[in-house]
Amino acid sequence: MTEANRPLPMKTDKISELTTNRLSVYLRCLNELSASGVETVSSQSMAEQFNLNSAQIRKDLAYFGEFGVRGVGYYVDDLRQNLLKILGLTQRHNVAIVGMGNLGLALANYHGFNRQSFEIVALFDDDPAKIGTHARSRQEILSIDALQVVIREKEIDIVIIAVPAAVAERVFEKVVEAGVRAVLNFAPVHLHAKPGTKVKTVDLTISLESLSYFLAKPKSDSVNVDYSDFLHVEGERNGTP
Amino acid sequence: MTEANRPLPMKTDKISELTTNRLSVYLRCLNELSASGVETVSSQSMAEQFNLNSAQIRKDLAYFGEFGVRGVGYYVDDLRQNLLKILGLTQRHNVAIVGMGNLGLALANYHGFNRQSFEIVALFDDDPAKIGTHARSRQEILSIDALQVVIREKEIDIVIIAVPAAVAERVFEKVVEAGVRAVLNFAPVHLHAKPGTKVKTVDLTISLESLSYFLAKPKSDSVNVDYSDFLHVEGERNGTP
DNA sequence: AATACTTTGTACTGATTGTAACAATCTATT
DNA sequence: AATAGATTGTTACAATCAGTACAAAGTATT
Repeated sequence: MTEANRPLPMKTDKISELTTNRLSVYLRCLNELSASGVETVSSQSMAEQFNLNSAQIRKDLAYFGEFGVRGVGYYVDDLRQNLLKILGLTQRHNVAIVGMGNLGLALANYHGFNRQSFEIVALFDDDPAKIGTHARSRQEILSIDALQVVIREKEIDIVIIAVPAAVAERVFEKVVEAGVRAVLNFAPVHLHAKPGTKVKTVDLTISLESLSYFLAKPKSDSVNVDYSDFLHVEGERNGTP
Repeated sequence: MTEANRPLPMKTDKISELTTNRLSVYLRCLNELSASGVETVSSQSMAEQFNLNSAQIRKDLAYFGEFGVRGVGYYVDDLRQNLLKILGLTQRHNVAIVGMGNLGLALANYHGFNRQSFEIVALFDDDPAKIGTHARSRQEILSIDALQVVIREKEIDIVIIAVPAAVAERVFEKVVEAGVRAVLNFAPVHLHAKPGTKVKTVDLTISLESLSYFLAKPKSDSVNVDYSDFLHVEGERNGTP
């Protein structure tokens, strides 16, 4: 079974986020392979090229179906299409950014996102001096008062919160109230997400302090963070403590 | 034993990064408590206030010493000082940012870092049009050719890489060659760190794709990511696969 | 001073995660 | 067609991690 259009599978329920984060890594690897003209790849070959574990690749993929061909490996483009589908990247996501400080502005102009899947369709701030201006010749910055209306009008399904910690929770509540279920949070606070909503927090402070700890600890010997450091929302054991 | 100036402990070796990341969270909680004038706090009280597990707090702290007083709890300021010391935040870190694109510029002006512990002392880029200009009235942007000299002169011990994926590895090698052992990487690539060097990668693509997966999966029921989503470099089981 | 009460530090248990090993199954070759 | 070779999908195992339970050790009270 090697066609890309298989009905997507079964119990995608109990699948760990560590697994799905690795799918993103695999997808990136496959993109490279595809660009290089490679047509098939074995889990072992992929593992060697990208510092991964072949068994883990196979197991991660096996949660979602049988994408490989025994004796051959995986068809690069086929698997790539499957991963796109699994990760929900075959459909366009409309993204809004709230908070046009330095970080928000940078994200608004960031070219690293997968442009085919994520489109930034609205920018918000509460500073009257900023509202109405354009973020580097792109989107107009809207008043945060229009947040909920615009979210519904433009069918925004992902919101990036880049506001100061003090107001993050309030913004979050408004966003959720408007029907958004997925939030990428850069404020260094805990946002209390209710069931059915997902918050992914990127905490730069913790990242830096982690490096500080590494430098400070007595025996700073031999820490080789491999591809594993792509998996940066691990923890998440269970939802309600 | 409640004084802040205890000799820092023992086998800080086998301590998981999940644990040390949580220390950053605890430190943040203690900052809040201290600012509110709270003098002592029990692990249970802290757990309730910040959605944590009290036993985990105690266990995490116990790796590094006995900071609490039975029957009382922890002295907020004392524990705070201890955590600062454990995390290496009592000494100033000189930070450089390489890559003055949108993200690099934003980070250069970001006010979210702990200003007391981290000072951004140098900015680099390879674009002649940018070199010599000043990033929003602050640091002058230096040529990347001066990277290694400046790292040594200014005693830079942490480097933030915010360059395109294609050149990240090359920058990383130069940085390491100059003696830097701690790198915060925003490029969506795997940097091959040798023992004794630590790389922490923040991958925005994976974060977004994780949200996309959540929205796409059939039964998007009830995912309550609690404080655990602060622990965003989990994985990292062992170094050499 | 002795007892009751509180909270820590830790041993134990259960769950999760990652790695190794192997049987099943495909392709290629004789 | 049958055999050899390769690679997947899966099972079994080992290591790590989080949560519970409890003894140890302090404070407050009588």
